[in-house]
Amino acid sequence: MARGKIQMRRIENPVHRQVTFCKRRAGLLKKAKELSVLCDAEIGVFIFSPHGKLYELATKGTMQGMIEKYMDTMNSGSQSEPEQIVEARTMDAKKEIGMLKQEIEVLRKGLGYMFGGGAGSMTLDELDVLEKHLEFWIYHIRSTKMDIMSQEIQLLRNKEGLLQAANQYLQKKVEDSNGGTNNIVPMTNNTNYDYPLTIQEELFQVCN
Amino acid sequence: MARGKIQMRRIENPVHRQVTFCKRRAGLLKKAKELSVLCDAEIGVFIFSPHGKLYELATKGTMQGMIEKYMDTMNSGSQSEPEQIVEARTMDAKKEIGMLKQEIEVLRKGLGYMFGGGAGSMTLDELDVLEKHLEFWIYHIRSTKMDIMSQEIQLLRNKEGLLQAANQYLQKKVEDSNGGTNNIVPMTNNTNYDYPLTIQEELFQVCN
DNA sequence: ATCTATTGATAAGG
DNA sequence: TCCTTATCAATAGAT
Repeated sequence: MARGKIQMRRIENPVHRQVTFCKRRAGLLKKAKELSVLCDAEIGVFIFSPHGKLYELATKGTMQGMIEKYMDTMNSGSQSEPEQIVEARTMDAKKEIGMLKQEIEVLRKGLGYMFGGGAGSMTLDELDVLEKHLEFWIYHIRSTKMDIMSQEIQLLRNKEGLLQAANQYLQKKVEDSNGGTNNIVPMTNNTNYDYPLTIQEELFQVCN
Repeated sequence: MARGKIQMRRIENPVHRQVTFCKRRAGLLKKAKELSVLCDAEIGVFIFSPHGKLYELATKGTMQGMIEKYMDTMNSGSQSEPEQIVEARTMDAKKEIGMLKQEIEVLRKGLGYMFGGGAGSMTLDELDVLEKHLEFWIYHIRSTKMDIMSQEIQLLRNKEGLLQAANQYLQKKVEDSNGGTNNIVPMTNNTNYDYPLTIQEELFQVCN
């Protein structure tokens, strides 16, 4: 890392070892949090120091809950969980609690706003906050839409690739049957196919 | 890290998110192994991908064994040591955050229900509808804010008018007492009054 | 998967 | 434990 690299074996000097333990422990937990936030993953880490002291991190819910989930996953093989929109988890706990409470209050008032059909009891500031929340939701809705569309684009690209391969295969067959003298223009990098494109001999299969 | 830093929030592009998940997951597990070797620590890590797939690392023995040790440590050592008390508070905070998030989710689903769309796995069309509804809602919130601000502006204008009238009245009194020869400049269309502007004879009253 | 310009982590020293 | 600095390691974006 710095001022010279170190060998990957137990640090024998106990002072150095302790210092490195503190630094790298902090680094590891930071990395775990980052991975959780960036990639929407659920991560549990626990570290026992040589003296048996425990340091832990659970990025979602409690460690107990994560252990239970771990046990369930191990016992019943791989299970899938529905995708869930997750808020950023980088704030300090107290600050986050305060903000969540505020959000709940705003949402309650928002429900009242909708059911009451008007802004009867809300102040200008409350309306500001509610507006911000709605913009946040729209942002997430648009993200989700982007996800879905990206997946569809990927699917279509895969299909395109298969169809191009099929096209080349068919061209080759035509060329072969014509004795190599023909004037058919190859369709490469052209998505304007005439559908359906019939494929013989089951060589090509377009999957979902 | 490289080629420009990234923001510490969920990566919205699903392809980038998946790539980063693979890279950083490998990095995290490597760091955990290094910490274990260098500092003779016992480390457990488990990572659930957004799709529920499990990746784990246990540096000594099995994950089951580490979980048992973790449980023992939590049960026996959580009473006396200051550090553990802090940990316990952290856990309480995490529980509270979890509950608040659940409440928010319920409220959010309530809103989604109101809009006629399902709250869970929504289709592209449903998301479109929800987005339109939110935009409509924001539009009305902004209208309400404009109304409130207009009312306040009107109120301030009324106050201004009353104060101008008061000013003219006082000027007239001053002129009368000076025998019509004075050089006081009338304050019209000027809001930079010197407060308080004392009004005699209860002719003028500023209301809320 | 591989490459590389950058950012991030951290060993050593105070 | 915290700060600084020189250096090494991880990785974002592109291929």
